[in-house]
Amino acid sequence: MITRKTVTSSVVDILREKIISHEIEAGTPLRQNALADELNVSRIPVREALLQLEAEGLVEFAPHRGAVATRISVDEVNELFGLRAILECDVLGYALARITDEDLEIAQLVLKEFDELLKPGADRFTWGALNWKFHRSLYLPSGRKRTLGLIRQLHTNCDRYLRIQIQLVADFSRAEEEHHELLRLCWARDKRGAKKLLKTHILTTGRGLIRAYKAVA
Amino acid sequence: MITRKTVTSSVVDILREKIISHEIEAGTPLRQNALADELNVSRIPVREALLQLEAEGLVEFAPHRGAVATRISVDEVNELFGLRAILECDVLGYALARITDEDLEIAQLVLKEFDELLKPGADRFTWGALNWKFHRSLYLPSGRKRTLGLIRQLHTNCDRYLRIQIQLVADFSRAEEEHHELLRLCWARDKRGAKKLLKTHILTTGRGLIRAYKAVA
DNA sequence: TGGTGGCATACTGTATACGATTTTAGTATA
DNA sequence: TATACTAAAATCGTATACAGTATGCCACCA
Repeated sequence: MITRKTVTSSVVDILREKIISHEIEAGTPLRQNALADELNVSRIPVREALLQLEAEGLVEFAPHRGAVATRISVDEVNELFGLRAILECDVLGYALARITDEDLEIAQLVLKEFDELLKPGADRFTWGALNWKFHRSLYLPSGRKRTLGLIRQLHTNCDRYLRIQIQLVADFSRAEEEHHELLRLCWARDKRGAKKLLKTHILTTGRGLIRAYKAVA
Repeated sequence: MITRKTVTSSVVDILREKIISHEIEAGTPLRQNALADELNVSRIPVREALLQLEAEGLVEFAPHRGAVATRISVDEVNELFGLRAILECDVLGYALARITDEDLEIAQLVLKEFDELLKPGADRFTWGALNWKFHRSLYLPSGRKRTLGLIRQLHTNCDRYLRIQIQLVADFSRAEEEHHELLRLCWARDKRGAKKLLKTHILTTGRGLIRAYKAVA
């Protein structure tokens, strides 16, 4: 199966990465012409990409004034992690009722990839993507497409702010330990225990992030 | 304040209404040329409108194959109402901690508009919009923008299926009674009671809808 | 000096045009 | 009859071109 990529979808990926990585800073106006020239495409796919990113919450449009990379307040980061905690715990409950050993083995494999990141010299910037991959592997058996879609968006938004904190290796390996513990509870099908751990896992990460965020800004 | 409407935003509104009202049926391919001709605009704003509706979950794009009005399964309707119950109860909790008497009076006014709908001959199709207006008025004081955005989308999607059931006046007036009761609990700042009622209110509506949905399809 | 009006500029929004891909219909072949 | 292939039509994706709107500057006036 070859995947036909449209120009628009490529532009979406490129711009998303630039925003998440802070190469494009929050508050920056995104000039359609400039982006189009830079990427050697016309303005149309750029516009369409910006529309999609607006839906993802990464940019905001103002009529006739163009798009701007959103600037998120501490309150909003807090809200994002709160939403994650609620939705992910909920969906995990449904997933655990159906999760198979094969599903869990897949999650285990993702965790192995994760461990690689702890080694020195690893590319820390893939952390967010891998984190999502792991969480998703646990939620997927729930079959709740809509919920997964929402959670995915929340992760994307959180990633932007995780990048600030990503050097805090202490927090980083704590999260990793919690992932292992979470997976263990899932193997045991301990719904209550897993949901409880997941909740504190997310909220603790959120609080750590906000602390780091305040220290920088 | 005059509101400058772009063509695209008008097209979004028109198409959304057509999909919610089932004038455009689920599964229908949305031909860009046909829509552009019908609305006397070019294909560009139509495309951009479809992209926004995709973000709202009303249509789905397939590369080089165009957009299709999404067809939602019973499971998905169930999921939508489940999400609403969780998110709305959560946000109501935050809102009640800050809600002022003025806020509550606004909600009361919306309920008055609502009562008009129960009279014979009223336009039942505004039910969904008014329902959202009421719920939102209670959640707004929470200040949780992101959550409100998500809930808004969920309402839009639920509305599509409410339209099927909308003739069931029994359920309709039950919801209305529950709204009054909910508002009373909010006046009393009874957080626990309000959240509990809200949860059953949403889930009961969802179940009634699914029953009606199955009866039709 | 401070404020108002108008013009130039930059940028967005939309239309039109073109090229690429998918779908469809028809034909040939097993 | 069913299947494989081909060509044409339909439709989408993207580029280019034009129109409309916002913004900033400067002259002019109180």
